Amino acid sequence: MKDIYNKIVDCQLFNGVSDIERLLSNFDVIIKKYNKDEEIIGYGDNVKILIVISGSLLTVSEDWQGNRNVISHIGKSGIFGVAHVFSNSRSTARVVCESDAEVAIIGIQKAYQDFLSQDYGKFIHNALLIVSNNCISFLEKVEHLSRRSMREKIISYLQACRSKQSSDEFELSFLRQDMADYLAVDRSALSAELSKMKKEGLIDYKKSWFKIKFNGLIK
Amino acid sequence: MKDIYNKIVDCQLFNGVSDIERLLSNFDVIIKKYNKDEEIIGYGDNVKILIVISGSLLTVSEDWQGNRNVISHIGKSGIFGVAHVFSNSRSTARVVCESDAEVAIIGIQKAYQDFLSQDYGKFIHNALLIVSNNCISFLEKVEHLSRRSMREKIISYLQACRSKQSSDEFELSFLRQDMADYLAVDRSALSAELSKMKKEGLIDYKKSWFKIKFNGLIK
DNA sequence: ACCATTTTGTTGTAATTACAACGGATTTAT
DNA sequence: ATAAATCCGTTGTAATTACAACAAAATGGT
Repeated sequence: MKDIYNKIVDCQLFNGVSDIERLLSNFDVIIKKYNKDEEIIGYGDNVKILIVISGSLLTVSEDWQGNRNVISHIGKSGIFGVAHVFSNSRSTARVVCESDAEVAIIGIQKAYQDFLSQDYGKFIHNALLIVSNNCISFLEKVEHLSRRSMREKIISYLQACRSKQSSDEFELSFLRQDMADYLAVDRSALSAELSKMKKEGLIDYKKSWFKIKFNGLIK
Repeated sequence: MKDIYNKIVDCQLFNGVSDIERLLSNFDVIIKKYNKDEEIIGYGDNVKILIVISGSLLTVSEDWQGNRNVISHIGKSGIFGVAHVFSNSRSTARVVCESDAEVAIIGIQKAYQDFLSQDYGKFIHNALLIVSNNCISFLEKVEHLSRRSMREKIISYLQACRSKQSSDEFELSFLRQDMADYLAVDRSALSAELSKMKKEGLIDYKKSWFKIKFNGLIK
């Protein structure tokens, strides 16, 4: 128990909670190790809150033709599932390991009786902040996906990266295929368009390093 | 004040709150009437929580070419802005009136001192449920938008409608142009594809009434 | 250093979609 | 009821993107 505590104490979910161990004792918590590409949550599964202790995860879905949609990337200390738990939704996507990973799986069902304790209140408040941020990043993805051309999608995405990193240069957390699947375009077409944009002097890049060379609106 | 109370007491945000008036006294609340097409929140605006008393709203964004992206539809009793408020984000979209509308605008900033009162706890908990549901519907929109063809987008969208209404027949809350902007496709192309799908016997529709005639996966 | 594997870029072609322009249908206002 | 305005469907053409197939580059393991 002490062990579990140490592994997840840093998570935003427990900010300001004075007695984390007591709070955790109201939850079902297990720590589990997964291998690269292993599935943690599948289509239609009941969702529990996941906290990434090491490694990273991807939430993805595939259509019947095999096209993959990368919904989000969850890095170290990242959290998945809060929205699902509190909206009582099953998963419409899969959560898979991008690399070997260690994950804390938290079931909060049995905690509802303890509802009004101060710590539970903080927990709920933290959860609210997390889901809200989550919500905003989905809005951001919606923004990219609703662009009417591939170039617009790319620009929208790169601008978001720039504003997150507050710099014109940054490393993406995506490889090309992942980036293509995130933007819902064909990988080779993405490569072609990126290279065209490089030729036109709009951007520079090498692998996952990118540099934006335009300012506001383009073309 | 009593007046304001009566207009928004039914909102999910106040479920289980024993003394709503006292809670509201910690907030800044105003009620405002808007005309069709009027803008309530603009790009980059600071966001307050909106509760729709009458009429309906759309959240939209436009790209520099004038393409409109309909992000979500907010009907009577609908709520906007909770995620923005708690994630401390400014708006990247506009909120406009789909029809004449009456809206409660709630600023919660000054309530933070009252943080641990029971009612505030319930309020936060309600907010969490709302944002979580919100989050799931954005995930749903992401799911539609990431389909690789227009037909797939349409099918994904109609299936979501079916499952929300638990019926193969339903009325959309969107006109064609709105539906096209929600799915990020051209309106006339959408009309053409819908009519092709009708010819193929996959669906039937007339204006905003739709009937799904397929079961699982198509073609 | 070498091979196997993975990742990325290139190109031509086929398929899809945007776009423009128009006509018909439906709704609203007077 | 009629005109005006809005909404919806149709069609042909131009532009974009997917797709397949392959080449080049980078990476990892031995």
